[in-house]
Amino acid sequence: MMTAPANSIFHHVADADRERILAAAEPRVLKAREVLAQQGDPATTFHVVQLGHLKLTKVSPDGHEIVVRFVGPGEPFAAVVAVGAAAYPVSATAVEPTRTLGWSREALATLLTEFPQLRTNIVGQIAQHMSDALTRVQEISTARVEQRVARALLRLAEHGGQRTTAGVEIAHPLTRQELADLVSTTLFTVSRLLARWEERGLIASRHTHITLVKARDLAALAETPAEDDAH
Amino acid sequence: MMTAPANSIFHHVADADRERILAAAEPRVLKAREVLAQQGDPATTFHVVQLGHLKLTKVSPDGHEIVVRFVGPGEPFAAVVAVGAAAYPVSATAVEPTRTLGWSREALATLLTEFPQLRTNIVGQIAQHMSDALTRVQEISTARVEQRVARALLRLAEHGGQRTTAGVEIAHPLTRQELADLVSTTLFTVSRLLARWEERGLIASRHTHITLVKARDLAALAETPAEDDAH
DNA sequence: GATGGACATTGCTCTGGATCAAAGACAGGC
DNA sequence: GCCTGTCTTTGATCCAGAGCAATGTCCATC
Repeated sequence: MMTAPANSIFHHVADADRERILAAAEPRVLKAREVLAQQGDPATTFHVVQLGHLKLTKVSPDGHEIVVRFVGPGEPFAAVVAVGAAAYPVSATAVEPTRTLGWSREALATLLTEFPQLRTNIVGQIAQHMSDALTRVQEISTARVEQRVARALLRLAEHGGQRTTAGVEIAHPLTRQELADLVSTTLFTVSRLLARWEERGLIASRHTHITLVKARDLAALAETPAEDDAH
Repeated sequence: MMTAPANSIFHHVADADRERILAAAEPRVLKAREVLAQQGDPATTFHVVQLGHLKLTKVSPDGHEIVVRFVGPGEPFAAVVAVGAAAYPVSATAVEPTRTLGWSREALATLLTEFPQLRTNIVGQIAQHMSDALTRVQEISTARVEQRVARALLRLAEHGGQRTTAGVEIAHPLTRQELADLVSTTLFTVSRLLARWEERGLIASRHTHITLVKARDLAALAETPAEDDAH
């Protein structure tokens, strides 16, 4: 028997109970680029990713898009369904072939009553995301683009990144544009930064895949308030 | 009997129950500038403002401060205590003489069991704040400073602003610096914008008090993606 | 193994707003 | 009613990074 980690919705839920919960779900398969839920639509279903990754985005009335975060295996999407939200606050799109499990609002309500710990965990997730969002506001306001990109890469790598011989590879495809939308900058600026870092051997990238080679040096960049350049 | 509004923690709580809940609180009086809670400190107490206003701030390791929001009469602070957070995620400072009610973590836990609707309301608040924070990221990333300042003023005015003969006055003292920290810009830029708007008669300001005179025109500015200037 | 669409690069230009400096105005405590 | 600390204004300078344009590369698929 294995205990679920503290950030899992199954933290402190007995294996047998977890099985019962999982058994009640509707599986679903998404192709890359397929949309699971649209921001503003009635929030009918709570989801957990089994395999692959979702990208959560939010668009403003004037069409600007930001990336909220990526959701990987074992992680929930639309936790707000558990607290009665009427509409999805963000859109969810598969960035690669993805399998999810879904629970209707009603099915979830039943499970929450039966397994109070599940509610505690989901509410904890929401609180965590609120805190994360504030941290992000903090960063956008005070850190320079270079630092923000470096931090984003480090976070993505920690978030389920694959150790390879070259370093740590980010677990899902990631375009320059998406990375830009994640740290509030432009595709161009990201492209230039990554090119420079690749030259210096800090990272390696092939098409939409990025590997952190010298995470240490990147972490140093992430902290440096301003600096050099040289030759 | 009066029903509490949907965004109140007493929404759908019977008057008698509300009285019982309020009776269990510890009142506290704060002078202007007094600190109620410090970011990072153990989150021991859940608070509701009775009178006056708190300013919630978050400082980064390198000392940059952002204003998260202002909390006025009837509104809670440290809702995360209800979901078990260990530390306050932000600091709370009185911006004017303020009276609050406080419940210890344990007292709150008891009340939450007895009045489940209270938990529902508090959790709803947290979800709302998460959504607000995302909207803010959105805005910082896509709207220009002028629009952000205009929107912030409109929101602050709606948030308990006083109708006066001149217009709508923001309910609490507000420095240029605080407004800047609220929309991620500098004191200087805010000062210049307000000076221009005051000249045009959109707002009136005396020391730390701001009145929106032509909210309509301000709302127009808040939407305009870019534009004019003229003579 | 060619074709179309998605993704990436790189040079050039321009500007919103940050930064710095210096001085003025207000309010509340003594 | 003065004095000290807090808040505000205004001018001058500068630059990180946005915006644009043009071109190159990858890869899925048929």
